[in-house]
Amino acid sequence: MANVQEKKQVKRQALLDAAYDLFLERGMTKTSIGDIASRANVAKGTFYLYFSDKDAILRALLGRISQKILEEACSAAEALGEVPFADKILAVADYLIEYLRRETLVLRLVQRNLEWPSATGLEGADEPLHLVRRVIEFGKGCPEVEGRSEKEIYYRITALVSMCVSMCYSCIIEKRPDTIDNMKPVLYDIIRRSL
Amino acid sequence: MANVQEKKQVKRQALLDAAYDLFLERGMTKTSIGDIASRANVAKGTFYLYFSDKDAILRALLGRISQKILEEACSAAEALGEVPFADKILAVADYLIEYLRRETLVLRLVQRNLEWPSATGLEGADEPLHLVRRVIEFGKGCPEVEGRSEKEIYYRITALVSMCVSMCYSCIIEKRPDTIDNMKPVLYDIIRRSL
Amino acid sequence: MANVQEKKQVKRQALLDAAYDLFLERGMTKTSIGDIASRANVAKGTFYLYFSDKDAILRALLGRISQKILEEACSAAEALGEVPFADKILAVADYLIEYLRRETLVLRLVQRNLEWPSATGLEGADEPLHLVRRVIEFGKGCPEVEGRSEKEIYYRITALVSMCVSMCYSCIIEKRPDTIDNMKPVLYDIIRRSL
Amino acid sequence: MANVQEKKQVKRQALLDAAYDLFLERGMTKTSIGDIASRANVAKGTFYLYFSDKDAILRALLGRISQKILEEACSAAEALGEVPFADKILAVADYLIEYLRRETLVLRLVQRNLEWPSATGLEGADEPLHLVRRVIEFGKGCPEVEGRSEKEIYYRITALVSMCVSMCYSCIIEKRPDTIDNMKPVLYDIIRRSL
DNA sequence: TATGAATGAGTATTCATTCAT
DNA sequence: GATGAATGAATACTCATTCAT
Repeated sequence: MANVQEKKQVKRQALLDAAYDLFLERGMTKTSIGDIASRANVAKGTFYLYFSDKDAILRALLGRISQKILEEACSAAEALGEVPFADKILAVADYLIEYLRRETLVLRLVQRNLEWPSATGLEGADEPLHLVRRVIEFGKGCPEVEGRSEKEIYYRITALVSMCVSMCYSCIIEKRPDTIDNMKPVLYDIIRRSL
Repeated sequence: MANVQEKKQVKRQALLDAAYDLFLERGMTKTSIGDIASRANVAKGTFYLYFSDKDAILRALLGRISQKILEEACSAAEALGEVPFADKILAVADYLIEYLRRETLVLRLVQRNLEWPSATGLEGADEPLHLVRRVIEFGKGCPEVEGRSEKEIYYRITALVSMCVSMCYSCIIEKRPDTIDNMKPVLYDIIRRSL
Repeated sequence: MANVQEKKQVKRQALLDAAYDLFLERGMTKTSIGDIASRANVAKGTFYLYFSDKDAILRALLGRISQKILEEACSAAEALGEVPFADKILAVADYLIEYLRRETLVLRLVQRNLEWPSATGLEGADEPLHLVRRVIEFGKGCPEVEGRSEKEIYYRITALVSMCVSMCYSCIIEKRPDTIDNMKPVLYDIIRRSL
Repeated sequence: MANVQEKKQVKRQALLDAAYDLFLERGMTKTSIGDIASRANVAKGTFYLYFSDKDAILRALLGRISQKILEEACSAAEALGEVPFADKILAVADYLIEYLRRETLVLRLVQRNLEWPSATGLEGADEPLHLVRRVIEFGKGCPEVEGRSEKEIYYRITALVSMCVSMCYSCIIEKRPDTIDNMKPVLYDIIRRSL
């Protein structure tokens, strides 16, 4: 029998998984805390031992989802090996866009709110925030970004990623102003020019 | 006594105004349909003659707000007279950002969803969609955009505006990753380079 | 152009038809007066010029339906020509049961409340109530009913018809206690014996 | 402090009792779920832990009422001791009719829908359904019913009881076509002949 | 007669949250 | 820690009915 702390983690996990499934299936508002609890096979009261309310579990979820997608996107970019900085970022953007196009339900949940993990203590932080650092690593050795601070690079990528996610939502969910395929060349040109 | 149709328009107007005020004051969820109706001085049932539910009136509202802000932004850009294309767009972006910084409550309502009026029939539409057309006009006679289609210009501006709004929300409301003032140089550099 | 009285009848008719359709489709409670009016292509206020409320139109409708079915049932019995009294009544019952089995929606609307047109002034009424009189006619010349008053005959048939309708509802709608086919022999035996 | 399950039964009971009283007093439609809950001294939400809606509690109620009346009617018949089958059934019918005449409010609630408890597993069921079985018992040893199956006897009685209840509703509530006293001889003659 | 915009009382239903066990 | 029965506040929405035109 596992120790108590592990059992708690298992339950927290089960709640998060249940919420993820239900939020995707029916959306946030049509999912009640009771639904989440019963799908996770715990009592309704137990939910409150782990999360203060529905928003809290949503936030936890959005963080996870964002992190997961962005990590996969980084890995895809890293797999390219030694290529120019812009190509790396384009790979990240492309992975992201394709992911969101494929997983429409996720896009519907996340909406325009994909978020980077908080990057407090960016420069000289003892404990490196892996995701952010991996992205900044892309710029290392590229002449065109040499003059910029890490912060600037990070902000620039943040803005461009925001743009991509926002346009995914517009094009894929709201079908405006066009398909994501027709929007892509514009987005990629913007990215390429602005790096 | 005014014509019936006019009276209906007045009532619709009153409902929209009431909803706008209340959504800004207390937020969407803390505003009930009853609140909206009574602030508009109509019966609760009357609300449903004009809007099917709270979301419907929100959508109508978002359209209006977006249009108003973007029109003001265009006017600000037009006031610059004969300047390069990029400067025009920067003026639009700056107006937008300053507006949202000032009107935090509006930003909180709109979130990342500022939207262009639908641009159906962009090229060669009989009846010009003023807002979109005004923006495209900015590009006329500028050598750097001569080769591009109207559609491409419109999409490019759409994406850049989306980026600005999205970053306003992150920086001003979520206070992440930095202040909007620190983010501005990055955004403006991206805009300038990508035009 | 028809005269005013005729036009009013046409509208009344249209309302009854609309109500009939809607009551069958969605049931009484799920049909609003607004629904009836709009299906009849008249304004909501117009409904009240013809019927005082939903119950009033339902009652008018139930009367019509009952009358129509019972008249058809009588005709079916009359078509048998010279046969014993019991056979006539059995024919009525059988027509009725088969009709209700076929038109489940009608049965669902009428429930157990099929009703004879009111038989006020049964004996020696100036203006013969056709339906009731036709039924009583069945007994003329049959030795087994010679000794009974018209009233008694009418009441007896009323009770037996009630029984049949009630059992149709139980068997067909509530599926209790058995199918109507299995119930029929019992019902017909009761009818035959009690005449 | 009583066991949890017992407390739940008590609450269910209280809700049924409250609904019974209120439905009789004001009728079904004029009774709100809030009324039922507050008369039962529970919160409105608690109602929904026990019944899905007003119809559900009505159905539960009709079952109970039917059972109670029919059981009393059976007891009245059993009290006659050794008498012919038809006399037993007449006693049941008479008890029923007198009950409904006396308790007009109950009749108004039940309308024509008095129902036997479901008789699944009629022949050879391990666990005897007391009410149905008691009625069938009446036929034992009576030469005139010896040849019939239990099912047939049960169906016959069901049909006759339906007839009586339906005519009670017509005569007592709708006052049509005559008083129940004038209808009784016809009903009893039908019953006597058909057994 | 006919209309249909306006009314607003009336009610079902949901659900986050608590707390005794 | 875990449960799930109980709560009751909170609200959306319907619809019969009226009445000015």
